[in-house]
Amino acid sequence: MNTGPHPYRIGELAARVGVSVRTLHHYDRLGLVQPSARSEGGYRLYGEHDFLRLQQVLTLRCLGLPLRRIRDLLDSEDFDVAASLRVQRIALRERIEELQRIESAIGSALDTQERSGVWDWDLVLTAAAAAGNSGGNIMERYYTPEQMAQFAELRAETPPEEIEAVEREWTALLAEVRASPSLDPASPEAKALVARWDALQERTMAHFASKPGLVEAIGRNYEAGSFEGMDRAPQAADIAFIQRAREA
Amino acid sequence: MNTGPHPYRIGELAARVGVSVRTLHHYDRLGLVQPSARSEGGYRLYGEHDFLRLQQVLTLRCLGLPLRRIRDLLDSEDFDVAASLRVQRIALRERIEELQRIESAIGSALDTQERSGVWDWDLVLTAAAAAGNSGGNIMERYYTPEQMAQFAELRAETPPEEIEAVEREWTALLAEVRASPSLDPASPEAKALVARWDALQERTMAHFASKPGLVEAIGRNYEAGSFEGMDRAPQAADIAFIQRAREA
DNA sequence: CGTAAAGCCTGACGCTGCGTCAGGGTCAAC
DNA sequence: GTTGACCCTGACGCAGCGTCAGGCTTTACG
Repeated sequence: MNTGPHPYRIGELAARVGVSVRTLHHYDRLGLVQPSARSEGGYRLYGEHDFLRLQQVLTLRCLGLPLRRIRDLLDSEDFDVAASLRVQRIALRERIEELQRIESAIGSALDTQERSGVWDWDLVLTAAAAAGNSGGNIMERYYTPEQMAQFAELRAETPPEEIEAVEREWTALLAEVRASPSLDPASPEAKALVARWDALQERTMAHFASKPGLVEAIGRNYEAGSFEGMDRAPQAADIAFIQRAREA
Repeated sequence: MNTGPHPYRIGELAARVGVSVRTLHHYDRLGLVQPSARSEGGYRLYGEHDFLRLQQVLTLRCLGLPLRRIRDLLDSEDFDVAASLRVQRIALRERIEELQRIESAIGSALDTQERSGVWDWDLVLTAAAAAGNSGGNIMERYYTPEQMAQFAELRAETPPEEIEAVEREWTALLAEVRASPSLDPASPEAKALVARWDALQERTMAHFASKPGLVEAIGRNYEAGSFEGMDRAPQAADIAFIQRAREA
């Protein structure tokens, strides 16, 4: 360890800050931290200034910034580290949330398996899917991108007034069903509701004729109870009532 | 989309599950998901079974398992997915905690900068360092791995009874200093404390003679106030008192 | 039935942030 | 002067694909 203006050889600097020699080679090539001198034999010689720069680099690296951004930040005269860190923090928060969702998905999968002794792939799948992209809206949680695309196609193919009409009728029908929870399933009124239900379902499904995969996916989602709690969609209770009336 | 036993071509399967064709190529080469047939022209043809396998793969991938482990898991007859997930969950929790530490480090750095308007590299550095490995003990927060190794060497070189003796004397001396906060710095008692302090410091530092770098690092840490709040180490107040007594 | 468009094939390089040789010079001490 | 510790450059490898390039297949349309 000499004590000139360039006290460190590469191995010494590496040991001092706790990184590998290879890492310093890498940073040199990237222009992140370059030795301020070389020995006659070509050895890299680092000074105190280089040491400080390396500290800054490692600090920012530790916060998750990519190396090239670190270089650009430190090299630009008016580098705005704070702004970069704000961006970084946002990404970090999203990542944390994502990991937490995954962790809870794993947890519930393991719970289920412990209690039932059975390994249910469907359950893991839905849990993982929910974890994977529950940042988006409802649709994105329960359908694949391709299915989303199919939905979009259908919307384009179907006349808007038909879509509106069907949605209004569903809203009205669901409202009527929910308005009469104590209605006798065997009564003529109940039978009428069943008839309207079946007709409307038929009318709706007709639009999906060209996409049999979607019908299947929707069915699976209803079975899985994915839409419980969403007022605009038929709920398990609604379906159960119609079923009782149909059988009565 | 034909409807034989191998309904999907690669692009269709990719669209259906929402991954890229390249990804399926990759999985094919890795042996993760291989098409159960090929067309005469060499096109990959996937069946329902392949589709299910792909779902499993994507599920596990979503949970963060590396592809090769997924392959090994699915290929082994008695694959224990649950055990793998338990391991995965532990790693995940650690990662989450780490990210949370980093996020709060960024937060405090930004706070400081907003309030003071100054960008303090030392502060960011200590915050980041704390974030980087605050799972460990105090030592690891303030010294580099190489320095840690030097500390270890010193401990090995120095007789244990000497270490104990020095630590006991420091404890006693600090207790006396703190017990007499209102002692006149010019008093003979204060002078005596200064003499004991200097002797003890000399005795301590003698052991570090072979590691000048460590002395420097320790000095920097004291200057940075890294050890404030740690009772067993001299505090700024203790040092200030001794200084006053020395100058009196 | 022919042709064009869309889709598929293999192969190869690129990215991030280094780890890990290989094959060779340099530096310090004995 | 020689040994051993250190250093150099160059190159490949890792995960998990993205992204061409150059060429074949399949399908839809006329």
